[in-house]
Amino acid sequence: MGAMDNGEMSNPRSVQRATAPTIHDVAAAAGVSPMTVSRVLGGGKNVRPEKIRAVLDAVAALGYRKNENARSIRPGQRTGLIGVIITNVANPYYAQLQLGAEEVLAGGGFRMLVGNSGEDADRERVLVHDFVGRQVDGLIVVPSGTVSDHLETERVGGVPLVLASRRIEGLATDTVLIDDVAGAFEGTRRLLAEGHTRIAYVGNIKSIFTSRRRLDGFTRAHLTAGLPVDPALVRVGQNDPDAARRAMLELLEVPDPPTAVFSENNRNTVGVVRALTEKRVPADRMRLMGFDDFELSDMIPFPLTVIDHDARELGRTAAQMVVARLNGVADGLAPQQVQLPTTLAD
Amino acid sequence: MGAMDNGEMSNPRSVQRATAPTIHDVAAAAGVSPMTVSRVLGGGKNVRPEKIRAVLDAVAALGYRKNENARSIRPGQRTGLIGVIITNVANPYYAQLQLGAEEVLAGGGFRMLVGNSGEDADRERVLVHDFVGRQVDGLIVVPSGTVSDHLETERVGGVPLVLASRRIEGLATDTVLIDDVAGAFEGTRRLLAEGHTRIAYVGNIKSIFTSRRRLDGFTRAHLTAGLPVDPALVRVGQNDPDAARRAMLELLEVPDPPTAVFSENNRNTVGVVRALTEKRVPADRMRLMGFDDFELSDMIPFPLTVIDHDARELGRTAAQMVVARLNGVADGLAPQQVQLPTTLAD
DNA sequence: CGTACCATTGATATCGATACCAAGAAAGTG
DNA sequence: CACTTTCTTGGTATCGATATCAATGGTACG
Repeated sequence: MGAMDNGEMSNPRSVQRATAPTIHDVAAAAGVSPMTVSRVLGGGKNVRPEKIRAVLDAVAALGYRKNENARSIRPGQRTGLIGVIITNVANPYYAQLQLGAEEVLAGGGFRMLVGNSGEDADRERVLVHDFVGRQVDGLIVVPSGTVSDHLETERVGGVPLVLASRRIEGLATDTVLIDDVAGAFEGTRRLLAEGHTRIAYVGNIKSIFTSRRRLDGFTRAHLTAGLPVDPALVRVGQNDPDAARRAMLELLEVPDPPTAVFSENNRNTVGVVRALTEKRVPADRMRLMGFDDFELSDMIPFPLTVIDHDARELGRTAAQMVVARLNGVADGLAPQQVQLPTTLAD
Repeated sequence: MGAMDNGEMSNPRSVQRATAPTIHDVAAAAGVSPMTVSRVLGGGKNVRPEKIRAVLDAVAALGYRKNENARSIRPGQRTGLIGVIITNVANPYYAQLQLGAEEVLAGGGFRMLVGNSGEDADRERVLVHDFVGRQVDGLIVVPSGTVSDHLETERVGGVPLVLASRRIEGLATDTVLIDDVAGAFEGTRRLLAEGHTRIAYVGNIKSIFTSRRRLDGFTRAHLTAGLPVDPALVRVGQNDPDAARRAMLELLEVPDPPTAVFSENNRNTVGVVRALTEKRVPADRMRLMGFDDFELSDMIPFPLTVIDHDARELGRTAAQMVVARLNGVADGLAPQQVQLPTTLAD
């Protein structure tokens, strides 16, 4: 809008984007064939030193960069790309997972294509499809649901797949999990050992793999202790602090209210703490046990023990499993199932 | 080592990985030419309905997926990849930035190649080089230092580049920043208005763009109020909670100690709080002001005000700027400089 | 019914890089 | 010095997909 700037428009060259130099341009500049350039950049075996220098000079002069996509279409050539699909990067837990995977992958010369599924199975399907179309060498997925057909197909397509944090029943593929059941069992057992008999549970719906397992550990600990789980004290379906906060507010109104709360993940723990603070519940009236550690958990003005685990290690392990399949180290091995331990931290 | 498993070795087919079907396989299965398949998958204009159906059936039957890398080597074809280079995903602030970028990019059909520079300029250089070699359509970078030569070159190479969170002096390219100076100024002014005259500063080294700017705002607020900044109260060089904790412990031993602390980012705020808790400083004896909000900041047992800003919006904006350049919307426009506002939150 | 026009289809060339092969140069052997 | 061996080098074909063009087939209109 306003006045046209004719001065700029009259010089199309200023807008024209120079096309990137190709191997042919380098060859021409160095006075050799493209094949020789390819050899030099591929290690320089069986090439005269003077030609090597001429090629490298030409590369530097032109600012040449190999087109990785063109290279990778030749059969047998890898892209060096690993697709990583996470349900939610904003959750520090998954950010750590991503970081751990990056650590290992970058060390092996791989790059990450990262996608956020947002717990949406359709979106996950689209991402997997797209990533495979981009010829990723491997996939690390935190599956968002129990549907696995798109992952099955991919596995048949031959791309090594590692599931992280959650398993899909009936899908035989490498998997790294946190030992949710044992962690929740130990945490709950601690509360029971302290004498609590009315322990509330606040967590996500059972269709989420980890949530189901944690509730399972919670329940088993009660069974082992010969105590019933009061359904009135179990609230599932929350995955953000605010929903958890409301669930906890309701729990405070239950007749014969709980003396302790087991929260199934850090989102829920935060919500529980907010509710307790809001209602000014005295610190010595509510004992907390939360799955997942989180920053400043030691600042919480309530007796809180967290069931800690190493998300970064989870990412590292998942990446190592993919790389192992790619290097043929795991050739012929059945799908691996790894469970990482948890620790109780006061 | 060990016994050879001859049974498995004798059947190479069981190990052989089926090569992915190509457009030729689909064409053969559908009884048409590869060109017709390409047309169908490209929108299906000017193709007989029956052939469209035949092609789509063949695609479904073979589980065919277009090879995006092969497609993108044709001149003028985009890869749909955007390179995102972050200094540290484990920092929730940058995780949010990544999430915001993803939101916008996924909506535009782009995928993200994500790299972690770890505040290392060399690693950043490698990542940029690699990403450009993978033919990314655009780059979003949180620069780790003040060196810009690798970014300059890339800009000339024609790939749209957006800097996020930090600027590089002398590099004319699209940039989105938080208004650090104004934020730090306002925060400090608030402390001064409350009557504090000895305010400590805990933050990272001045070579980090944002750190420099925040210290600048802190200093300007003092100047405006006609008060000096006591060098003994300024501690720079910390970027993790533990270093900040130690810095704060030292500050508590200074003669005529501070009555308030300005912490330059959430890492430092956490460290400061830890030191205060450790030394059992009474809540009413130390006023806190911290740049960056963080989860549970309202649970801190000290009067804390945070200088809040929207990292996710930062990521969204950066992505929108890249997309604008790619769509030609920003053609001919000078490099944009956007500053996002901060708010004080008690 | 003939000509002009458009829809439909495939053959060919090309993108950038590399595997393979063959030709020529250099070096080693008797 | 003749001959074999090894080293260098470039030509050609190919990876998977698509732009271009030419050759069909069909339809419309006078």
